This record gives sequence, structure tokens and C-alpha cells, in this order.
Amino acid sequence: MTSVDTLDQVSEILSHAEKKCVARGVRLTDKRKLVLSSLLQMNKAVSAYDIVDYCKKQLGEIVPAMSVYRILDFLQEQQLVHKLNLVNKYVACCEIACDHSHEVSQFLICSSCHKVKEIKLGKITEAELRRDVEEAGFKLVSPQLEINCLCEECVKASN
Amino acid sequence: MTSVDTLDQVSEILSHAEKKCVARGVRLTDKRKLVLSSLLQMNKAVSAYDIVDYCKKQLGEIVPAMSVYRILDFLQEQQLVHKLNLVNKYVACCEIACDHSHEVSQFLICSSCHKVKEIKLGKITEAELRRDVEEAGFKLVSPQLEINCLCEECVKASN
DNA sequence: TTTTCAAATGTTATGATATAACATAACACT
DNA sequence: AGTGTTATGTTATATCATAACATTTGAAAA
Repeated sequence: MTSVDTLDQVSEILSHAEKKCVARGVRLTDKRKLVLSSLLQMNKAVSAYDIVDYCKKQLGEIVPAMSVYRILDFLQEQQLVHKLNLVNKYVACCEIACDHSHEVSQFLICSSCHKVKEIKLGKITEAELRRDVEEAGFKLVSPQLEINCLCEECVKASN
Repeated sequence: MTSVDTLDQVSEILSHAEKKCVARGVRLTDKRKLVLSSLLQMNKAVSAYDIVDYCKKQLGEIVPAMSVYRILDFLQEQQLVHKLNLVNKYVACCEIACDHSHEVSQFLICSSCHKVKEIKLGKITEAELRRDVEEAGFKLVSPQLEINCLCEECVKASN
């Protein structure tokens, strides 16, 4: 994948995101686009401060960390971004460009490079999960699962 | 469950933990016992600084935060304590008193009060999880799952 | 059009979690 | 007692996150 392809994809996804925001009556401002665009370009789980650095060094834009946190909150509300609590990092949703409504996701997080893959577990698995949780007397709040993994490249690199 | 019962259980578990450490040729020092004992008495997921406070206020012992972190690392290596990355808190392993070797755990974490229940998922669920992860081209590092839930009391309290 | 209100962003301070680096103390083995 | 290793103490700092208040921007009413 070339750099141009990537940038094309980014602006494609950004315009989808903007449509979704318009449809919901909220504004995807320039700063918000900047943050989302950074997340898309970095293409892995990053911290709020990583975004600040990326904006400054790669895009020549100064964004206060406080603003990044607020914008990340907004983007999460709009289901454009997920927070990965396992590693205290943020990642763009893989389904921004889809029209169907958003399902709950499971995240495979590479412990080594923080690359993230968002997958759907099989139906049986989620049903069983819910059953096991309720048997234990708890109520499932969010079936979002965050799973410590290694991606293929990092597995190879460690050999 | 009365307070005395609880304290009896704590010292019972501590002596199991000590046996395990002796068997492995490592030392469960007084400070380490203090930290493990605090975790057992608090009986929920707590931060390192919560442990510092508990030691000071409830047990009259001053333990520097730095020491608590080191001791938590040690206790994790000995599989006496788990770190819950989802909430950046620590909890005593529920199986310290068991003799059989330790399996991988799933944690139900109450988002409201941080009570934690450690459960085993059904075999099919774990096998499916592993299959789904590997189909996605990742390698499962730790099938430890941390799941956002509400415990019964907090569900009731929110009604 | 300008006034006005709400939303967005900026600014500063601080809290919460965690680790690095080096010093000292305790223990265990000669 | 001497020596090396392990454990703990101490200080500083990195990293992640929010609170509180000021300013700016944008959109809609007057």
C-alpha cells in the first residue's frame, strides 16, 4: 500500500465521518478532523499525547493535550473512535465507512507495537460469554473485549 | 461473614501463599505479606496508592508507593496477584489456597464499585476465542479477559 | 445586522498511575 | 566478620487524565 493510497483512504473515511456527523446534527470541526485524521494515518493504538506530537511534527499543527482529550471524547460518542482501556490508548473505529449500525467490537492489541485489529467474535462465543457472566451474578455492561496478542510481524521479529 | 471469619481466612490464605513461595525458593517477606494481606482484606480491585493508604490508615504501617509497585510485581510473578489493566488496579488471586496449577482467568469487574469476580469461561468459549484470534492473524498472548460488568448490588443500587 | 447564547477551544493547574536511578539495609552463604 | 545478592528506601520524573475557568467561534433570534 503506497502513501498516496493511504491518504486517499483517509480523506474517503473522513468524508464518511463528516456525513455521519451531519446526519446526527453534530459538527466535525477542523480540529476534530485533524485528530481523527491523525489517528487514521497512524493506524495503531496511540495515546492522546502521541496525537499531540503527531500533529506538531507531521502536520505542523499545535493542539493542546486538553483539546485532544475533549475531541477524543466527542469522537467516542460519535462512535468514530474507541478507547482501549487495556493500554490507555485510542484507535479509529474500523467501521466508519460502513452504513450499517455499529456492533460491539473485540480488539486484538499487539503488546509489542500496539497495532490493533477490530474483529467480531462468533455468535456462540458472545452468547456464552454473556451466559457465563450472568451465572456469576454480574451483568454485562459492555461486551467489548480487549485481548493481549502479538501481531504477525512482531511474532516473526521475536524469533 | 463476620470480621473474625475474614481475618481467619486471610491468615489461612497467607500461610498457603507462604508455602508456595518456599516451594519456589522465593521469600514472602513481611512487607510482601503486608501488601498481600491488604489486598485480601480489601477484597476488591484497588490501586497501588489505595494499598499505601490502607496500610497507613488501617494497619498503621508506612509503605512507600515505590515499594508497593515492586511488591505487586513480585506477587504477580508468583501468581498471587493479578493486575487488571482495564482499570489499572490490582486484586489478589482467588486461587492462592488451591494446590492445582493456575489456569488462565477471566475477570468480571464492577464498573461501579470495582468488586471483582474471577471466573473460568467454558472450554468452548476459550477455544473459539483462540480460533477467532488466530484467524485474524494474531497470536493470543494472554487469554486473560477483563470484562466490564456491574455486580448485583450495584445493579440494585442503580434502580 | 448585531445581539445573544451555546458550543468549541484555549490555558493553567493539578491529580492519578507508574517507572527510573541510585542509596541503604537485610539476609544468606562462606 | 566478609561478601554478594536480594529487598527496601528515597527522590525525581514520566505518563495518562481531568478540573476549572477564560476566550473564541458559530448559528440563530431579535
